[in-house]
Amino acid sequence: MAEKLKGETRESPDIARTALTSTAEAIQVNFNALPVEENAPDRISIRDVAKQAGVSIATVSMVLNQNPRISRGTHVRVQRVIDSMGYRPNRLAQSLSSRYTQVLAVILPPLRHAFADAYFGEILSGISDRAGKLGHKLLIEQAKPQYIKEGKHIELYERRFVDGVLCLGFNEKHTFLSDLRQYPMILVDNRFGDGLLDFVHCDYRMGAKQAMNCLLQLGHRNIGMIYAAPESPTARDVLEVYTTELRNAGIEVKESWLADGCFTDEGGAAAADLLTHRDKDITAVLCGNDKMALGAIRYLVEHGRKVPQDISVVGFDDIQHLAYANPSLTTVHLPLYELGVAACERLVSRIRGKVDRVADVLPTHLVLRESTSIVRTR
Amino acid sequence: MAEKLKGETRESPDIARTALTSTAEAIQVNFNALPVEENAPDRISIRDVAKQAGVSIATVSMVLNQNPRISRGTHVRVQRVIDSMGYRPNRLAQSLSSRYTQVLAVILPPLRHAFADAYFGEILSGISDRAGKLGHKLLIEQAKPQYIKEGKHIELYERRFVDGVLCLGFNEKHTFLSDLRQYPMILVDNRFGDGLLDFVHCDYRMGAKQAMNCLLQLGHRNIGMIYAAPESPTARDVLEVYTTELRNAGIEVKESWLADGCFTDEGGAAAADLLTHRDKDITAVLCGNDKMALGAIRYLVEHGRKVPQDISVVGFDDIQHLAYANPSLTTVHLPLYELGVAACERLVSRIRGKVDRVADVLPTHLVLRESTSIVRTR
DNA sequence: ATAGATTGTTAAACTGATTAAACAGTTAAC
DNA sequence: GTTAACTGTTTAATCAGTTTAACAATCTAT
Repeated sequence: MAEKLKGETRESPDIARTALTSTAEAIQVNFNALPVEENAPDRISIRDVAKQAGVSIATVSMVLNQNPRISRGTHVRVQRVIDSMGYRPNRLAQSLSSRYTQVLAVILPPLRHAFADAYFGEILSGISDRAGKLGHKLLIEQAKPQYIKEGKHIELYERRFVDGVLCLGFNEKHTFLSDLRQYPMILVDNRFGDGLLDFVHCDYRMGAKQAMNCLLQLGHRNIGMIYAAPESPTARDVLEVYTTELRNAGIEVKESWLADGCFTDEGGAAAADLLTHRDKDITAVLCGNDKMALGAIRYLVEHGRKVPQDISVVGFDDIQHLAYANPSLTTVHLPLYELGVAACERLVSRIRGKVDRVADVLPTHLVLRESTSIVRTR
Repeated sequence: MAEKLKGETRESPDIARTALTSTAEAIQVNFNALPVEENAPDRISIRDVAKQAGVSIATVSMVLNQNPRISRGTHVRVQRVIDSMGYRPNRLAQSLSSRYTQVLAVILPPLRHAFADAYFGEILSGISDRAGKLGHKLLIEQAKPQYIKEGKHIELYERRFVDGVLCLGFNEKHTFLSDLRQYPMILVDNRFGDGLLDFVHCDYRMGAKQAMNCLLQLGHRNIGMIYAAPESPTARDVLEVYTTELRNAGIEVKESWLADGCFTDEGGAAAADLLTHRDKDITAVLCGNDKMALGAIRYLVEHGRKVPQDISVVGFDDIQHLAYANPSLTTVHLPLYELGVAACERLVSRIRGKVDRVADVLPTHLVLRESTSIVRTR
C-alpha cells in the first residue's frame, strides 16, 4: 500500500487550493493534517515483486502457493526476488480472494476470571500450540450476554473474521451455540444432547469410574459428591457413573450425599459444609473439579477434620500446581492440553472439509496422591 | 492452506478429460459438482444492498461509515434495506481498503502456563473488555523462540494481521521488542531503559515503598527480599526502593538477605530455604510477586516456622483467590485489570495517531492481611 | 439571468491478492 | 506434416469494500 504516496499526492493540490480560494482554509488544513502518516513503511506488493522479477503477478502468486504448474527455474528465480525484497503477502487480500482467513476464534464463558483459569488455560495452551503449527491465528472472545445479544458470535463468521470457532466451558443451557450449527464449530469438553454439534471431550464416565473404583477399593461406602452444572452432559456423566457404581457395590445413594459446588473454590467449601452437616458418616467425597475439591479440603481442615485420615477427597481435572497442595490432591487427570490440540486439529479438518462430523472422546486416568486413604474403621 | 480441496478441484477435471476426450459435458458436470458449497450461505455484498436500495455502492458505503455527506433521507432508506437484508460488511474487504484491521495482538512470553496465569489473566481481562468496547478484536500469541526467529511478530504488522500489539511479561532482555519500535506497540507493566518503547506499568516504586513502610512500622529490621528478573526495570525499582528504604531507616542491606525466586511458587520456596539458612535473624520477607510469597510461606510452614508469628511475608500483585489462602497474604495491590484497560486504550490512541508517546504509571496500594505482624521481641 | 457556491450522489480507481481460462511454445503420435 | 497433448505463463475476472474526483441539482448573490 502506498498510503504515504497517496497522502502526499493528495495533500499538495489541496493545500494549493485552500491557499488560493481563501475560504474554509481551516477546515481543509485540519482535514489534511490528520492523514499524514509519519512512518508508514512503503509496503511491497505482489506487483512490485512481479515487476522486479519480470513475470506476471499470477506467476508470483503461484510461486507463493507452491503451484506445481510453475517450473523449477521460475520458482527459484521468483523466490529469490521475494526474499531479496523481503516481500510478505498481505493476508487481507489473500483471505479476501481465497475463501480462508486462517484464523480461529476461542469463545470463553463470561466468567470474571476466565482468562486466569487453570482449566481453560491448559486447553488454550493446547489449542494455541496446534493452531500455530497449522498456520492459524487465534482470536479470543468472551460470550458476555451483550455480545450474544448483538449477534457478535455470528458476525465472527459472517464478517469473515474467522474460519471456525472453539467453544470452551459451555453446556446445553447456552442456547446461542445452536446459532453456530451451520458453521465450523467445536464444542470443547462437552456435548449437546441433540448430537447436532461437533464436540471433543474428556471421557468423564471413565474418569468417574476410575475415581469411584479407587474410593470403593479403599473401603469407602458412604461417599458424597460435590457436583456442578447438572445441565452439562459431561457433568451428568459423572453423576450417573457415581450412582451406578455405588449401586453396583450394593449401596443406595442418599439424596443428602449430593451438593452443588458451582465449580468454584468457595462453592466447594460450602458444599462440604452442607454434606458434613447432613450426614456425619460420609468418609469420602468425589468432586466435579479440583477447585471444588480444594475448597472442600480447606473447609474440612479448617473445621477440624483431617484429610485424608477422617475423610478422603478426590478431584477432577488435575490442575498443574495443585500437586504442591497440602495434602496433595488425588484426582482424575483430564488430558486438557491434548484436548485443546485435538479440538484445534479437528476444527481445521472440518474447515477444510476433510471430516463432516467430529465426536471425539479422550481417555482419562487417576492420579493417586495424598488426599485419599483407606477408610478409617470405627 | 486447502491442499485437499485444491487437489480435488484440480484432479477431477483432469480425470474426466483424459477419460472422455470429445465431450466437454463430463468436464462441466464434474467441475460444477465440486464447488457446490454444501452450506455456504449466500453472502450478501454491498452490491446487493445497493441494487435493492436503488443507489450506488458508494452511497451504501457512506451510510455504513456514517459519512455526513449522505442526506438524512437516504441514510434512513438505505439503513432500512441493510437491516432487512441482514447485511454485514465483509471486514476483510473493509480492512483491505481502509488501512485499519481493528485487531490488536497480545504477545505473551513462552512460559508453559502463560494462559493459566493469574497475573496475565487479570491484565488480559482488562485488555479484552476495553478492546471489545473500542470495537477491536484480540489475537493471542506466544513469543516462542521459533516464533521470533521466523519474524512472526513482524509479520503481525507487515501482513496486516493487526494494527497494534500489547506485550506482556517481557523485559529488556527480550531484544526482539525493538523490532517493533516503528509500529504501534505498548510494553505492558514494564519499560525499556532506553525510553524508546511506549509503556504502561504499575508504580512498583510506590508499591515497594508501601510494603517496606508496613514492615518497618511493624518493627522489622532484618528484612529479606525474594526478587526475580533483575533485568526487568520494574523489578529493579522494587529492589532499589527496598535498599533505599532500609538505608533510610539506618539499616544496611546484607547480601545474604537477597535471593532470586524466578517469579515461581517453587522458586519462592527455594529462596525462602536459602534466606532462612543464610540468616536466622530474618523476621520478614518482601517478595516480588504473590506466587513466590506463597511458595515461601508454604516452605516456611512446612519447616516449622509460623507465619506471621515467626516471620512476616509480603507479596506483590494481589492475585484474586489468594485472599483465601491460609494465612491470607498481605500484599501490594497492583491494578492489573486497570492496567490492561489503560494499555489497550492507549494503544488504540496511538494507532489513531492521537498520541505519539505513551508512558503511564498506575498507582498501587497495600492490602494488609494475615501474613504480616509486629516483629516478635526475642 | 447568470455565475458561484453548496449539497448529495455516483463513476471509477484502488486496496492486494487468487484463479479460471486463454495462449504460446514444445513434444509426441499418427 | 498435421493434429493432439502437454507445459508453463499470462490475461483478465473476481473477492468486497473505501475514497477521490466528477457531476447534476439546488440555492444564493450579483
